[in-house]
Amino acid sequence: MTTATSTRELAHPTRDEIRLEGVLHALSDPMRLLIVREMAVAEADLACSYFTLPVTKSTTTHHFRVLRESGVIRQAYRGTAKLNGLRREDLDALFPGLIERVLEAAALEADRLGTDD
Amino acid sequence: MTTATSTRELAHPTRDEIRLEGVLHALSDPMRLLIVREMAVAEADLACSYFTLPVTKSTTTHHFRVLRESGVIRQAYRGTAKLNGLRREDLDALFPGLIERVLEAAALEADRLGTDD
DNA sequence: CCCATTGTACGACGCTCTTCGTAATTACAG
DNA sequence: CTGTAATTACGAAGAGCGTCGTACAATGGG
Repeated sequence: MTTATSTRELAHPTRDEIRLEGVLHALSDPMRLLIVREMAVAEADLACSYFTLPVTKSTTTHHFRVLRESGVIRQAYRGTAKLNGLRREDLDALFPGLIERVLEAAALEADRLGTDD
Repeated sequence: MTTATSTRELAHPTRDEIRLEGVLHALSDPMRLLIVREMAVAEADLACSYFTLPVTKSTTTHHFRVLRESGVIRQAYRGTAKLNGLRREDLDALFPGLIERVLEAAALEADRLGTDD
């Protein structure tokens, strides 16, 4: 691959291709759940560099890809940065209320365990 | 271990020990999601032998253990059988509405994909 | 043009997971 | 007591996952 792609486009699953098992698996990792929680609070697209995770950049990139390929988030380039946002509409259409409950459950658990951020 | 345990008791996590990540991971496996779905429909405790999964008994036992150790189900012996039931009260207390949404999402997806049962 | 910033690709390591087969355990029926 | 049915325990094979380090690609400012 000589990298002739000037499009800078990222492959996303269509709404029909999103699978519940994939979404649940994507959300079952602590780092990814943390990313999704921050993203949900932001209500706006955030760059990868916005997130300060206790892992390297390589690992962060990996987690963002898992989230994108499972259909949880959407990614788009903007200059040298890459903006990330939750695919709330698609997720709510496929799995009504699921993401909201997961986020709520995560917040409750963080509060319960005192391990928030 | 000479198996001196006559108690026939199974180790379950207490409500406080249940973790969201563990529950999501347990539910992210197709076989386990299938088990949970059947269990939710039944509204009563079911024996392992009730479930007809496309895997061997060993694997089935493994999945039941994952579900139990993550806090999703409760298991108790009754004679030579072992009854399984969802821990709805605990799960709803920790993660309100989560299980219901997951089950609803699974039903919707099965309907959408035509892969129900 | 050069360089700093941002993120990716690739390979690697160790760990976990799903699955299986076989041997063992428990409870009940005859 | 002997046998059968239900389930577990143990070990193993194979795949997948999370993490890292290093080298690379793309964008935008001096």
